[in-house]
Amino acid sequence: MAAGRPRSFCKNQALDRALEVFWRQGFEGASICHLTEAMGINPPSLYAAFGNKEQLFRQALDRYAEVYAERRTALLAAPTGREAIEALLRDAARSLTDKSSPTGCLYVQAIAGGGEHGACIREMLKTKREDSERELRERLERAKAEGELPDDADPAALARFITTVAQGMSVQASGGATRKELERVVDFALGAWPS
Amino acid sequence: MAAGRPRSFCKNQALDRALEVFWRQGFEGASICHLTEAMGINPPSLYAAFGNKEQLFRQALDRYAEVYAERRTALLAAPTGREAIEALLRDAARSLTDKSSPTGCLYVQAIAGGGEHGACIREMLKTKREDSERELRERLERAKAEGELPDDADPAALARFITTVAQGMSVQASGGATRKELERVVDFALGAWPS
DNA sequence: CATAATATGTAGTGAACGCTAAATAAGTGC
DNA sequence: GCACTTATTTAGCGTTCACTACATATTATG
Repeated sequence: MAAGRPRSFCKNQALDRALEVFWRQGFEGASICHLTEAMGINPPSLYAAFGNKEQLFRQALDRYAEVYAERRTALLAAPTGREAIEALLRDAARSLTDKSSPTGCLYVQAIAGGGEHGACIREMLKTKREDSERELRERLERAKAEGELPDDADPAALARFITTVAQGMSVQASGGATRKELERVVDFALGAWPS
Repeated sequence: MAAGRPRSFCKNQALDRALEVFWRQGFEGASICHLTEAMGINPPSLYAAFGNKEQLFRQALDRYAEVYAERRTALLAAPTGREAIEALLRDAARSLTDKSSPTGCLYVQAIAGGGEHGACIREMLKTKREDSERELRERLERAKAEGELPDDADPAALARFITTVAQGMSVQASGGATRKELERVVDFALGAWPS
């Protein structure tokens, strides 16, 4: 059997470009025209390689998730639970306001996107956020098992609180907050650590 | 001079209907067709009464702001600063998950909406959020003046922290969190109160 | 009643949307 | 070289978008 004409672009690189457009414009705001232009390809190539707009978004989201899951895992590996959480939030304060990528977190940014496509996409985003929160909770459960947290501490609730603060920080970043301002928020959040 | 044919619908009621559509679908996701259907009028009536889609959104936003500014002011009138903040956050936990209106806060929801219309709208949303945060800060400054907060307390930073938590709660609500779960978040947030 | 002024319903504008058919180009295996 | 497979280019599909011209209906004023 024959192999056919080889693809003239790098799929992962194109996916990264698409991710940035989705991140900056949102799902509905990112038109196929914007996407193909940023990706440097024509519509038929996009559809041949990625399916359709929604599937492209899902793949971009998966790629985004990979990168951040890895980073999260690394940060949570800090020796104590409290250090782990602080590392996570400090990193968020920095990366959410980093101007080399769109401000705010893609997950948080994409929740609003509403519309009818929203249902399926929202479900996927929810799963990603739950993955993140679960990893936090497991780290906190370990901290509790190691005696770092009091017996009546509730790792699940604490994980949710931290997640909530991080999501709020993303909104703040989208609204123009600076890194310094987010660092102050982190200070307060850590003040809620049970003892 | 003559007065012309009177309007056959209530402008404020139509605005409320439009608000709900924007709230549920986002700015870009809410089509003129959706809006006119919900408002019970035809496109020419919409344009005659409200200008265009963007101006309609601004007016709907103003109306939303009025309602919530009033509520916020009432809640912040609690005798102590801490009670005021707790009242605000408990109310948020309830109203963000209230199923009689779309989940989450319209301001937070609308930030993502990206695109090109975004610039002007984002500016307006930012102003609204700043109004809210300023009112919180002023209440906390009063608390400090009354000796409820330590001398080294920073009302502006505390106001930002509380705002951040509230915005995070909105994201949580959009993602499906229940009122109970948000109440637990409030518990933690209040744990960060300076003493 | 006639006129002026404003609102409404009908119908449709050009533009942008997501997406694709058809022809062509670029590879592999025989 | 020839058949086969796959990617790319060109061009345009049908639909929906925000928005509006136009004729009609409904009011106040003279």
